[in-house]
Amino acid sequence: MIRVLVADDHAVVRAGIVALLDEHDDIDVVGQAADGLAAVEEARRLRPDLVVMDVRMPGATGDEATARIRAELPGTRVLILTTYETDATILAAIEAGASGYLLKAAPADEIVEGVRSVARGETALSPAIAAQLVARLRAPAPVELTARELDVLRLVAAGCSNRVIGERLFIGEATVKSHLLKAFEKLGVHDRTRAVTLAMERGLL
Amino acid sequence: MIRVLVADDHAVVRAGIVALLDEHDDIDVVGQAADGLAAVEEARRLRPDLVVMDVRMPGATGDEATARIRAELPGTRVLILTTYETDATILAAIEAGASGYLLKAAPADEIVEGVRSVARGETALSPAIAAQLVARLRAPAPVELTARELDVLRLVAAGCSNRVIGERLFIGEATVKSHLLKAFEKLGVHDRTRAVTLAMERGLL
DNA sequence: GCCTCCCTCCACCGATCGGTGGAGGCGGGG
DNA sequence: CCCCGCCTCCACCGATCGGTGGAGGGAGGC
Repeated sequence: MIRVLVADDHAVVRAGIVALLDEHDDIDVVGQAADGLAAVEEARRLRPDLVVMDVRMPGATGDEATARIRAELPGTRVLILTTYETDATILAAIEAGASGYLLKAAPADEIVEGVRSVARGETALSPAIAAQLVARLRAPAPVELTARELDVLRLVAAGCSNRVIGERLFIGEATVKSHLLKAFEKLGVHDRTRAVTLAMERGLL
Repeated sequence: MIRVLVADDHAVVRAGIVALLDEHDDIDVVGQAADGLAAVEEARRLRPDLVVMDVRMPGATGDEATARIRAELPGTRVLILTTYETDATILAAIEAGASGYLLKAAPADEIVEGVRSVARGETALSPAIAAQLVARLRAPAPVELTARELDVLRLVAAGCSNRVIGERLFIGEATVKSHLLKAFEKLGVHDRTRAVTLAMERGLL
């Protein structure tokens, strides 16, 4: 019997997962949580075999909750459910210790089978997610921007000129340009606008 | 007895809505559909009192499907479920004839009550959605960009210079600038980068 | 101690952009 | 028919940006 805790801020999705899982005799949904903090608390109390969790939740995000659960409860595994295959949090969640990452759009049996796999100690990845991962691994430099580069880029996105950005951040205009050029280089881009849109696509902004 | 058709591309969400609705004696889920086209066909076949539909679906988007259903089946009402309260499709769906617009994050009883309201011929709006609507109505100019302005803005977002945009669209550089200036004016903005981020926020891009 | 990375700053240049003030053509609605 | 909105284009200007080639200081790792 696989004891499962379901965590999702959407009542509809929660009900859906429960409905899908509960109709199988080998799976028992023992609890539900509507946000990240509640998920951690319920996991602590119920000690389920498995937590099925949304990535985006109020309170604590899916990856934060995952990290805490994995740290406190070594016997509890985490299976992440996400809406978007391009979600920038995929890596974060897996680094936090998630054992699986499935799309909400996946057919019902794939989700049920994912739950069983993870409960057995295996890993469950949606094909689209797996493709994302290998694509990221293929990219040698995962593009990491420094804190300052992100500061500057955020203000660029807000429509500030280099001079104004300098004033806001209490640095010289030359420094702003220097950060921007660094960021352009890292992103493989030649202008501020594309830098902003790309950073947004990558979930960096 | 309210006969309901549920349309959503996510199996999980479909199961959730069905689970929420089916436990009430006055509601009968008579069918399901996994995309917009199937929703229209099933509605045609089953003639339900109500279609509960996601906005974003493959095949036909929620508002297209809504328009078709409303045109063909005057006895069938449509209740839209969305994930994001800032969804740019709110207006489109309501113009297409939807009788309600609820958030997936809404508590279960609010969704059930919404179904009953719409079946009675009333309108059901989540508070957050209603707030969005009045905010839009308050704004005298809803910011509508022309097709050409959007063409240009999309290429700006891709990092193209005005000259390159001109080449791609087979127009002069001066024309590109003229479209951009128009767009800046409409968006209340003074630079291309902010224009792009704002257009993205507004769901125009 | 040394090396690397990040942050800071400077001067200079050509290219591009933002903005002004026009112009004409073309299609739809009153 | 006339007006209005959209699309197209022109010339010109100052401001800003992208890019080069530096420089120094401070924090952290080996």
